[in-house]
Amino acid sequence: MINKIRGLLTQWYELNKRTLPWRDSGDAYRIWLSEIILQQTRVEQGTPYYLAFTNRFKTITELADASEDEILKLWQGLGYYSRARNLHAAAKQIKNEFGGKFPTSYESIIQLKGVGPYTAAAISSIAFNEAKAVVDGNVIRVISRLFGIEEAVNNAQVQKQIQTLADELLDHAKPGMFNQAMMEFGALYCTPKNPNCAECVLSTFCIAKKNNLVAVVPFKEKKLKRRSRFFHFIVFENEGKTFLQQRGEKDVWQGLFQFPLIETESDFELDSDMINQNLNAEIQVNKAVKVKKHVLSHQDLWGRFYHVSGEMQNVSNYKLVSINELHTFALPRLIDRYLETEPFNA
DNA sequence: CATACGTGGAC
DNA sequence: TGTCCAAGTAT
Repeated sequence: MINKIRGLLTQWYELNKRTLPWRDSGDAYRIWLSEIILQQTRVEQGTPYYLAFTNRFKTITELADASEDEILKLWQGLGYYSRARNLHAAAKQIKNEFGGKFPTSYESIIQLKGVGPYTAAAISSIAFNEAKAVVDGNVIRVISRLFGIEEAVNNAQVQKQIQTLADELLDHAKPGMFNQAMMEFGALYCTPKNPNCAECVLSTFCIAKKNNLVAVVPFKEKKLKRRSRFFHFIVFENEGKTFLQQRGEKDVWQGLFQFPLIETESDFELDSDMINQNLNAEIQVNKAVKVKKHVLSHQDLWGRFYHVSGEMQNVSNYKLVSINELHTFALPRLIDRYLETEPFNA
């Protein structure tokens, strides 16, 4: 039965696999880069970033020698920015600790910054043919449906059970191919919503299908409560210049640049006096714009932008920059959204 | 082990 | 409009 499933999946993959820039390259650098970019990220969203990185950095050493600013700039808009910092740190690890040569075993690969069990299994199997089964969101979905696992998949015991099943299912002769087949199948056919059971080559083996539970498997326990936050960005504009500040080490968008920010607990529009008091500056609000909320898994972020004029020379902790060079900074997506429709469109 | 970390697309 | 969640990792 396991053999039959393995064969059908392999056959399906050869017929249905997408052509992707990093696929079948056999190049550990490119596979690693693609895996980092694709963490919690869809192929369509990540591909342009993959192409930009490989175009700019032909080798890991070039990546290691780049500035963090340049790497963050290339990463801008992709989210989970610690991935970019870890990517840079890992490139330096490879250059300095592995002689510039990509480590070749699971145990050494997982030492790299930003590389956990999933990514180490993916790289070692795809680039080096090591028999390590990957378990990502796709694999969890395919296996839990195939074997009819009704318990919560975020339970540690159940996760261990799924890892064991993935190990048993893995084709030890072609682990890289098989891992990609599992993920591709989960991404294209055994999808979270409206899976293509009608054309599924495994449907006769699928226990969730047999029990009419495909729609509710995999089951996840509890959902996170979301916190609402209200960000008021002060957009000072005078003679082609504006102020930016850099965010701190904690919280969202760490280290990225933004317009001077006042955060409030509830949703209301600030007036000139409140802004002057907070920024210790004399400014006047010309226009306020509310931007659609930004939804995170654990937070709802709302943005208000206040276009202001006046005197801000004495404001400390802010950097006066030319509006033309604004886009050389890594800006949170919320601000990009404002810039798309507002004044700084030169 | 629970929580934080971004963004965009689908329904 | 709200909710889910996607090739996860670090702390």
